[in-house]
Amino acid sequence: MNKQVSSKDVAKEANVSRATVSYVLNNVDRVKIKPETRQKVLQAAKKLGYHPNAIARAMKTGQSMSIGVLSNWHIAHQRFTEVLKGVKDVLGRHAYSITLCSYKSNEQEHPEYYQYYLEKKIDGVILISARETINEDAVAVIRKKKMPVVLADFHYNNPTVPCIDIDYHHGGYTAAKYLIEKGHRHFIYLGPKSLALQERQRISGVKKAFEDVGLNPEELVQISIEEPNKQDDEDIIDVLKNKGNKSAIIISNYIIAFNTLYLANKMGIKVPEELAVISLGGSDFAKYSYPRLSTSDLPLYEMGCRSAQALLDLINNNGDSVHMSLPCRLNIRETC
Amino acid sequence: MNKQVSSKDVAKEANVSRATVSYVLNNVDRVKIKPETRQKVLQAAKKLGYHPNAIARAMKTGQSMSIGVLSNWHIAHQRFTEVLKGVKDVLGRHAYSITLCSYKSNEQEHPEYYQYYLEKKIDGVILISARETINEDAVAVIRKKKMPVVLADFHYNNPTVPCIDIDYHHGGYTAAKYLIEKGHRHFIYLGPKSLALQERQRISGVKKAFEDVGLNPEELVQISIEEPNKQDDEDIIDVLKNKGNKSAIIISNYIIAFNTLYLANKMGIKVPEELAVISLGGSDFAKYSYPRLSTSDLPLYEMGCRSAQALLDLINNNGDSVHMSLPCRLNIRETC
DNA sequence: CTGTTAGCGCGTTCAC
DNA sequence: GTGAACGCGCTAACAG
Repeated sequence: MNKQVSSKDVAKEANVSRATVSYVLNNVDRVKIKPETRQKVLQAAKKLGYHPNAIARAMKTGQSMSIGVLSNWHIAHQRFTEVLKGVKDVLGRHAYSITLCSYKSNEQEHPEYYQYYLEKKIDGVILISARETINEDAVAVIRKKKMPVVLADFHYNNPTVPCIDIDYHHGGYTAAKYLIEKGHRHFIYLGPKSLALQERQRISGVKKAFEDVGLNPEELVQISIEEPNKQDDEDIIDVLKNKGNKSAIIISNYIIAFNTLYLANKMGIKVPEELAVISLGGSDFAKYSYPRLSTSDLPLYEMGCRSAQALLDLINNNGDSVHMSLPCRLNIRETC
Repeated sequence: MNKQVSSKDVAKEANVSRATVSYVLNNVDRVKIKPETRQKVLQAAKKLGYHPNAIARAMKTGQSMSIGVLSNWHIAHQRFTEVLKGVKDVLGRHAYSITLCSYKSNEQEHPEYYQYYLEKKIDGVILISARETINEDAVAVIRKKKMPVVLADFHYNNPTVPCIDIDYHHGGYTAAKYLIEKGHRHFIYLGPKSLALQERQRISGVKKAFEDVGLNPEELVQISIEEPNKQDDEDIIDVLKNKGNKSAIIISNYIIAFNTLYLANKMGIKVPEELAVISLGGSDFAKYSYPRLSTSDLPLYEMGCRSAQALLDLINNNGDSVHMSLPCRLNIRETC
């Protein structure tokens, strides 16, 4: 391999000790260095193309300047990558790099990220998930070793673990409120069968909007279909056929929403004239559906930024463990 | 912090030397160890929860077991993340982790990944891009330090640099051939204004299909519009209005294709009856457009897998520098 | 045949 | 401003 220029080489070139090189290059102001000596070192470093060896530094300092990010979403899923983007933008500004981890466990039954932590490759972890709460194994592992960790898109009622969440209640509320203001009075709520916490929060938000204007929350017709990825078209067709006096449909995610739009097109149901549609959860492709899908967008990028910041604070012992719930943003296009 | 269990602790617990611990735990068969001693060490390690410090190991071995991945696509773009997924799947099987890099340069004008190579000792880099060829600065940097690198989705005619590419010619050819077999004879090719290499290859593939059945390649009507993200609807509307006797349209990417479908819906043009549509470049959302978009899918995941394998081979000096072009896969849905 | 001693690599930091 | 020791896993050389 190429021999790496080390501080020893720089020291020799500048006729000083390695210690001096370190002090100069790290701007340690606790130690006074004569300006000319400083110059000599700087020049020697530049001349030789010196780069500190981050591995050696990590060994000494115990900080690898690297953060693990993992999720139970698959790595190419937008739900994950949008958050990742936020994380990267913030971490990048603080000279931290990102190591991708997975939930996969090895023979010793440690999740991969935990393995990384134990082997000192990473200074902390951001867990990105959704649907339901974090599993208790992961929590146990985290607490046992006091691994710095931030939960993103999790509901976890432990004040000692920082947790950046999405305000799904707010998302449901604003979407419903918008439709109500548009004059709608009879709604369908279409979501997946499994009533995860985020689903329940969205529905409570919708009902809150009803109450605010004196509508009876009990009148919200809730319809559940299979999980987005194995949904049965027949179920949605039934919903559309039997919509009765309902003039608006609130759909809990964009996959179901796109499919609903597709089927409405096929059945000749005019959106939004005959049926207004809104999706609680956006997508880059909302602007390409026909008609363009109105959505309540999840603050994924921001969640990533906040999570990264919270983790940095945690690592540096700045402030208390953060718990926050980020609001959604209405993005009205053509379907309502 | 928690004090890390080191091999010293294990050695003490098992009443052996640190060297013995290392030999046992790494299964060094050059050195014979008595089975009972081996057991003692193994048990001590387990009891103390010992994990080797990867940083110290990296320092000694010069291998960080970490690969840098970077792209000029933004980090949440499907075009990037699908490849990343393939890379991760393969690298994970070989105990390598992934460090995310960006093209961003620091004060010393080194691209971040190069910085990582010099400082964090990543063992190699996978450059993921597209559109045009790699810029020469990046190449110069790579060659100067003999940094192991694989180019994914690049055209680069240097046999010493491994390069995993997509056969865009093949993508255009198979799509056109399919349409021809369906009876179409008059085509429009709709693509972005900038005639990047991949565009030219696609078009040549389409023309090849024409030639194969005795159609005159010159009859292909090529229409260019603005870049996908700032496209002008008017341009596409013009294309649709003036399609004349053309019965099929080949579109170079899904963004333009979705928008074309949207506008066709709006204009009351029936797809595929009045106009067959196919996109050279797929998307997860193709199955949600109305009608469901037929695509020629890019082998992104496979490209990631192959790139990772090529890089591992390069690092381990296995075989020659790879150059390959991966075929596209037709995914016929409803638009043709 | 089995296992130990010793020193390396490299940036940091204490004591002088 | 310097010398020296440290952190920790690896391995060549050596001892019992």
